[in-house]
Formats: sequence, structure tokens, C-alpha cells
Amino acid sequence: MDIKSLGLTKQRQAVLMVIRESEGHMTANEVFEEARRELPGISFATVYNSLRYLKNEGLIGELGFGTDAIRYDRKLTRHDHAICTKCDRLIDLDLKIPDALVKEAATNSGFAAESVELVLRGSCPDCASGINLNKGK
Amino acid sequence: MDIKSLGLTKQRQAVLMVIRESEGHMTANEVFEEARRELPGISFATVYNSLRYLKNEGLIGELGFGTDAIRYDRKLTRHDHAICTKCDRLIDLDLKIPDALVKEAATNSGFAAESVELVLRGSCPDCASGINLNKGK
DNA sequence: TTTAGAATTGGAATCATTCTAATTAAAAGC
DNA sequence: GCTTTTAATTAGAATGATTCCAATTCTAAA
Repeated sequence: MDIKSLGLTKQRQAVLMVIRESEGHMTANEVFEEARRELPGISFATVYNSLRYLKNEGLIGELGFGTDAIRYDRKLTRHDHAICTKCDRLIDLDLKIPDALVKEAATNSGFAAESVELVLRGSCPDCASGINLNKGK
Repeated sequence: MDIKSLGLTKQRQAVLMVIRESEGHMTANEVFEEARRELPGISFATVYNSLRYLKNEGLIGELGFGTDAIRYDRKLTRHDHAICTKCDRLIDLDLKIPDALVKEAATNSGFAAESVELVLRGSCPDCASGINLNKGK
């Protein structure tokens, strides 16, 4: 997808670029910091508006756990996540969720399923080995 | 588990009772409203402190999605959730997550797994059928 | 070039949650 | 049963993420 061909304002382009160039999982605040390097005048509100717009357009993904700030994701395909209970590190995971499991979830809930995600919580390698002592996001 | 035998303060007892008697998934605010009916003088801070304490003791469960307020759960056993993308309704789901899937998640992430949860997003029956037009928590 | 609608801006407002300092209650020691 | 120490509670202030609002600026079309 060429970023120019999307008919986006330059602010929205900048925000999209930041996320596309990121390692993934940036907070709105981090996006703002990056975006203003490209577009010094951009406002916080516009970053939020742009993120919402881009999410609704399906150009970026959004993910949020607990109370932590929402994170934005360049990855658009279905995937899963592992979250470290010690340091809050968040990584992507590509799992094959069996169809039978999705079907079971839909049947049991009565919901019309749009997506499923598996969340693993545990200790990341660094925290498990004691290398990482930080508690951070 | 007898609530009296836990050596809890009366505030913590009250908070625990509220959650045990709830249908599940109350916010801290809702817990506060209920708890003060039993214990009119209880403060907001104490409700939060108690919730944290009870969670750490493993007496209640905690769950949070997106930006919404954290919810507290009387259910302590592993279970899954379905969330309505239209009205934010949240229901419990009891699925059998295959061991192989948990193992795959742990291996791929390198995390020492503590828990896994499947989250289904979609339309709840009411929203799917158009009965429910609300957007609420 | 005028106009209408959309996007952007800065700042205020909101909401959940946490922190702080002071007070109170409970437990332990004598 | 009193004193000391420790933990819990309280009220309110502080924080942080997010949303809202009113005013301004763009953009695209007529």
C-alpha cells in the first residue's frame, strides 16, 4: 500500500509512517513524540484523532490490556500476544488457533465472532532469568 | 472458603462480599457503590487498596481490556471471555484450550507461561439482532 | 473566488487509578 | 491492661491517558 495513494492529510500520513516504521506496539504518546519530529507543529489531539481514523480505516491495529495505555500496531493480520507479568513486555505471537476452538467459542457465547486472540501471561526470558529487574512498560 | 476465617479487616470483607455476590465483572467504582451500602464510611482509596490486596491474595480475579476500567471477578478458575464490539458486553466462556496450543505459545514466545486466555470479539446476540442499540459498558 | 465541510489545534475536561500525609485500629510485648 | 509498633484506613490531591470543545485553518468543489 503506497502511503501517498491513500488520500490522507499530511498529519495522518505522518502518524501512519511512524507506526509503519515502528517495531510495533507504540503508545499514543510515543507516536506523538515521533510524529512531531517529522511534523513539528502536530498536536496531541490530532495524533489521537489520526490514530482513531487510521484504526477505523483498517490501516493500523490497536491493542490494549489492563489499564496501560493503548498501543498501536502496524501489523494488520490476526495474531496473538504474550505479556510479561513482571515487566509488561508485550510480544507478538503467531499461532494457529484451531477452527474447532473458534467454533466452540462462538457457540458457547452466542456471539457472532469477528476475531479471536490468545493471550499468554507469564515471565519473559529476561525476567525469568533475573537479567531484567525493571518494572516498566 | 468462609469469609470470616480469612483474617480480613471489615472493609476487605465487605469488598470481598460484594464481589462474591456479584454477577461478576464489576468495576472498582461499582464495587465502591455497593460496599458503602454495607459500610457507609468506606473510602474510595480503601476499595482500591482492598481490591489490590484481595487480588494479590488470590481471592478475586482481575481483568482488563482496552481502556475501560479494570473489572473484578469472583471467578478464580481459568476461563475465557467474549467481548461485544458494539456494546462492550463481557461474558465468561469456558473453553478447553488444547495443551498443544499452550505449549506452542510458550515455545514461540520463550515465556514461562502462567496463564492463557482466549478473547473472542464479535457481536453479542442482542446487538447482532438489533435489539440492543446501546453503547455502554 | 466563494463557500461548505472536514481536519487541525490548544487547552480544558473527564475518568480511572495511584499517591500522600494524617489518623485510626489492631497486634505484640511487657 | 497499658504501651509500642505496625498495618490499614481515610480524604483529598496528583497523575496519566484519553476525549471533548470551540476556534481556526485547509481543501475541494461549485
